[in-house]
Amino acid sequence: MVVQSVDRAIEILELLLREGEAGITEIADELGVHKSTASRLVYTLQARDLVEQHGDRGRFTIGIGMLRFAGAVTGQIDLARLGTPLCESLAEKLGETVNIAVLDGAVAINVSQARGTSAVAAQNWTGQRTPLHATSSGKVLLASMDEQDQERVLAGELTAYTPNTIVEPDELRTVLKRVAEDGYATCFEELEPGLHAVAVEVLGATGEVAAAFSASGPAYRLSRKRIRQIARELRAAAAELSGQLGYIN
Amino acid sequence: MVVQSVDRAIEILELLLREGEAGITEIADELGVHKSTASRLVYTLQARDLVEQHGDRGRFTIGIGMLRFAGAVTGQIDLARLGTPLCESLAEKLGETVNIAVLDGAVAINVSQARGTSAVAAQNWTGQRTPLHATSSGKVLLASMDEQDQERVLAGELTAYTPNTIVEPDELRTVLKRVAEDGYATCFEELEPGLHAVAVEVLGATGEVAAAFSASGPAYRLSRKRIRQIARELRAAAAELSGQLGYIN
DNA sequence: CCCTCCAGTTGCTTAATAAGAAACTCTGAG
DNA sequence: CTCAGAGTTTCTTATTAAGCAACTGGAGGG
Repeated sequence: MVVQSVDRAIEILELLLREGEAGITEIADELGVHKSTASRLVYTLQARDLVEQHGDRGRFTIGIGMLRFAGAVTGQIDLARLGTPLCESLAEKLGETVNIAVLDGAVAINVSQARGTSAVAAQNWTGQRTPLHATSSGKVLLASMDEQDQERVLAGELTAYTPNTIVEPDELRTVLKRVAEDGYATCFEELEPGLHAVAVEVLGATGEVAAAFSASGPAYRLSRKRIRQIARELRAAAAELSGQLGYIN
Repeated sequence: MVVQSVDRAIEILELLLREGEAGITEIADELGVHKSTASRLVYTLQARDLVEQHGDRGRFTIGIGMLRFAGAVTGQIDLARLGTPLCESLAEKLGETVNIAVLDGAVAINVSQARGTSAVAAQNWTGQRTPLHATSSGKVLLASMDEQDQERVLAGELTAYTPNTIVEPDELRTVLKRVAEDGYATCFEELEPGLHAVAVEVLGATGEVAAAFSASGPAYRLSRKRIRQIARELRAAAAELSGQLGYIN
């Protein structure tokens, strides 16, 4: 029941998301369609601002019209709707940046964020995808996967973002075991220099891990001792969110 | 050259954005297509997480997959990335809705928004285009244009949105001179009844006007006196954002 | 200067796919 | 129980999307 041309248009969006930018010929090759077909599909997306062109040749990207949908999504999905107030109160309490992230294929995607009063980081992670292996949220989500899915991620490329990023599969396996035991995951300058983070799991109605709830801040403020304290706060908030999502312990 | 079925799928996304949620029958009515057509188009969007259903009956909404695309856009725009935190802190301080808008052809387009605690308006302007002549941001951007570009806009249609909209080119020229002198622009029920707004310019690295920073709220709260106070706050925040963008005064 | 390559677009043809209609299934309300 | 309304499925067909070939324009090289 898939409408093929619509599916192709979505495939174009996914391609632009992956590649950053592409031209008509490249898009046609990737889709396995004729250039004129690709041109028309892109034209349709462009007419609605979902795709835009930077320059005359080859540089189509996701368009600014997509921004309109971001607020709608975060206002509507339960995790964002229910979790955002919790994010905000926790950010105020901790003074750090608090995020909720969910699994999206082989990456984590942030669906909610609130910044605390001490937060210096300018980055808004909402809607941004982050690598599973290099973030505290990602490790929580990885640890919750069945072994087959987990191995699939570990078999992929574990990109180094800093000298601290865990890129050895064996090391990551050990870390994930520890996450399961500790009930929280940490990240010490593995994604960005100077950035520490800690995350715990949020359970959905059926008891499966629905999301990761995390707090992040500069290394100088997030010592290992403080991280453990924050993990406790996160766990309490996560339990409340789990309850709101329908989980009964 | 529009691919009709793709256009219809996009129309469905726009409808869900407008309405919040809708069922297959309502979508079919709005598009003027048969129910089975609407069902197939929605199915295709749903298969790719661009649409999701809450419950069994009637409650289709925008899906989380759209967030991925929105995230790609915000990650690319420095203004949105750097300006959003400032938006948020200013919205909290002022209690009003704060926006950042950039020039996009002959319209302003909002790239960031934060709502204050007093904000009653449900409208999310992010990603939306607004007319230059009828908004405070638009006037700031207009005033920053060279005379040739400015005259091109003034020679176009100046649509009346309310009885207060400035539609006479001469009157608008006078207003733009005033904007340049005052260092801020205002909007008194020119776009929507009951809506007042004030905007200041944000300078980019080279000193050119990169964006407009605005605050808006209901007429009963935004008196002319309060507008002048808010303009001062906006100017301070805009100076900070300009600095972040690389402008050295 | 001409030629080649590559970007994207346009016009035409046609067949494949999308669309419409009708029938179906399921659920909830009266 | 019936009926209305939700969404889905099957079938038919015509309309629309897709493919092909030609086109336009720009850049680079000889």
